Amino acid sequence: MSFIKVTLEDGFEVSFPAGITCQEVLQELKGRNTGAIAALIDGRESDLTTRLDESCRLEFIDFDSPRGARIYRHTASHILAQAVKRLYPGARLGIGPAIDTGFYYDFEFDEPISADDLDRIEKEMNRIIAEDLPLRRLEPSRREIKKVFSKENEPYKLELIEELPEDEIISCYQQGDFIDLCAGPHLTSTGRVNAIKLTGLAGAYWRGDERNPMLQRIYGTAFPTQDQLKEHLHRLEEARKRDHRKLGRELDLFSFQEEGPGFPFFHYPGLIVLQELTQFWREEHHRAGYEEIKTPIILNRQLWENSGHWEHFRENMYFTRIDEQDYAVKPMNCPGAMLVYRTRMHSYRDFPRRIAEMGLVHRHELSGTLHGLMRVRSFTQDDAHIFLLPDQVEAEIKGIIDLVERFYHIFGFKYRVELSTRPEKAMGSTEQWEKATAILKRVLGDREIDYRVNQGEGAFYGPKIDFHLRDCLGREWQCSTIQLDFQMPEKFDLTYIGEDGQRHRPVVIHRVIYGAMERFFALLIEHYAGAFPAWLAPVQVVVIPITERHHGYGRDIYRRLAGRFRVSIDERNEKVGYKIREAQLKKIPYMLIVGDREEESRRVAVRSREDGDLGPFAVDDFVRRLQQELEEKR
RNA sequence: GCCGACGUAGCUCAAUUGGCAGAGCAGCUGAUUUGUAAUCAGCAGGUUACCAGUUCAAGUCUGGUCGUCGGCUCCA
Repeated sequence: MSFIKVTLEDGFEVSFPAGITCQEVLQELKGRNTGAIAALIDGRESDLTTRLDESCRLEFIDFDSPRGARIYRHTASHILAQAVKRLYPGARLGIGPAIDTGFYYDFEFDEPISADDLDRIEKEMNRIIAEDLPLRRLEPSRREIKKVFSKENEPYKLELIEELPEDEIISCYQQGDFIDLCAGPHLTSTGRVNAIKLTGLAGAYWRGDERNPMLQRIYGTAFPTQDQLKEHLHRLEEARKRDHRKLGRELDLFSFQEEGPGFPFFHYPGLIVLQELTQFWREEHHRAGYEEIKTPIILNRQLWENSGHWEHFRENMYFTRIDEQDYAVKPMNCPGAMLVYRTRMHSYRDFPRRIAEMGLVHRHELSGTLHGLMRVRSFTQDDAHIFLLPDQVEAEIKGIIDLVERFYHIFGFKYRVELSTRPEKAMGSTEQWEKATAILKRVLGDREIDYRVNQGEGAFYGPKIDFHLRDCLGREWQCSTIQLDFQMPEKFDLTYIGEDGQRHRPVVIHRVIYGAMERFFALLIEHYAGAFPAWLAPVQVVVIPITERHHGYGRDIYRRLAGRFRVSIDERNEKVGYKIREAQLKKIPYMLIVGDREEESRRVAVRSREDGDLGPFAVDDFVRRLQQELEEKR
């Protein structure tokens, strides 16, 4: 018998007979990671049942690692598919991957199922778990496997097989009488899955293409214990309390009306937050060398034909007629900025010229995509168009990334970066696109920023770097974006006079930092759970007189603060506890309680939203404290 | 736009099999003058999203429209 050398995670080397399975190694090493659900053989994800024929490095992964959780839930998705096939033998299988917080599987049913059917399916899944069916990996030939899926009437699986490279080994996993095309790895048996829950039913186009038939997608999640599952569901419920749509109503920030779906109404408290965000933005942009402009919302058809929007963006635009001429409501701010640029001659010495605009744009988004303030049909972009020389591009993009990071740092946002490349419906030559894309890649590389390439998702005029933030339920939304554009300068015949006295074409960078004020606001609401830091809070201080006889002193305090802060006074005929509770629910950062003690000592009792009663303060001391807090944007 | 679900007072939610639309909070009025998260009492509040239909009778059943929610697609 030959022996192999297995090197473990901690560098420990053990000798085993060749052909031993990962699981057997694990048993030999009892006590070292008993929660293992899969193995990494020389870094390759593998089943615990995989045999080791050669010396290798071996690690075990458990549920607590992200890959472990994915493997665990992927097995859960197979259990879902098996349950569905038992209850609906005619159902055709789509795909069934694990996702961040669970898994899904797509099916085509003869008769659509409804949400009520999920209970039945979940029960069947639990039955399959109780049966503790072992999962076996099979590597049949292409012919055999096609035969199996033809017999099972699985057209979608056959389609997937057709598209696998000729030389690739195709693997399947079998549990009981259920077999699925799958790269694996998987748990050793269905009984290893402990706590499952089906969480939703939705439509999903086959392979994400709206020209394909719509399948029914069942979402679920799975955990090693019922407690973990319960905790996960509880967390979800807590997260829902931060939902900006709920808090927006409760805090009177904004509303939506049936009279204008997707067009937000901002109420005074919400508008204050937007105004503060805008003011901060102005200060930062002034410092960073931007000028600000404002351009019209409605411009004529010829402009939009010239810019390419008429051809490339028409289905998202709103139109109107004025004096028997066609006009469009702007879906982007760029053409306006181009017109402003063209109003005078430029020298290369003017560059980079940074023209910013808080521009209100309107886009006709599909009704099904509207989502609170996150996706609306009219929104304000904190836009800027930067006109520069080709060799200034790299440094400028670095500067913009600095600005983005400065903003996100203030709010404490974590983000994810994507690079989007040439879409199908693009203007300009492939060479131009490649050149532009290479510049963006280089900047990201130099800054050591992790990013994902999003093939074919660029704007129609150029590639872009996008920054994504997460909402309370973990959904990602694009906010900042930096887009290179070699097309608009052509279309608008933009020029500058170079060192050589000749006319040249400038490059344009489009960029937004917040992205859309509406979306950023929504993310902020969820990020802070409605409890805005004092500099953003609609009301920063509320004066609470204890009884009517303290109203006079309360008003003195109110008047002393009113010029400097956003302050209100609660003179209602209620008990202090009631007024405090209400201020707390409105998430007002500071409450100043004034009664006999305070009036006599000419002080105020300060209560903070976060830390409760802070005790008596001289008014000037409180003013200094709050002023500093506002300056630091804490 | 597509798939599924939902739509009752400002908000959160009730209303057996189709049988007089109700509660809490908020609002208003009055009493109470209050010390760090809800004082008490009374009053008012509705074309049950909208439009048709079935029925002696529709919040409830059927069809359509609009909107919202969860996804898909799309995107700031």
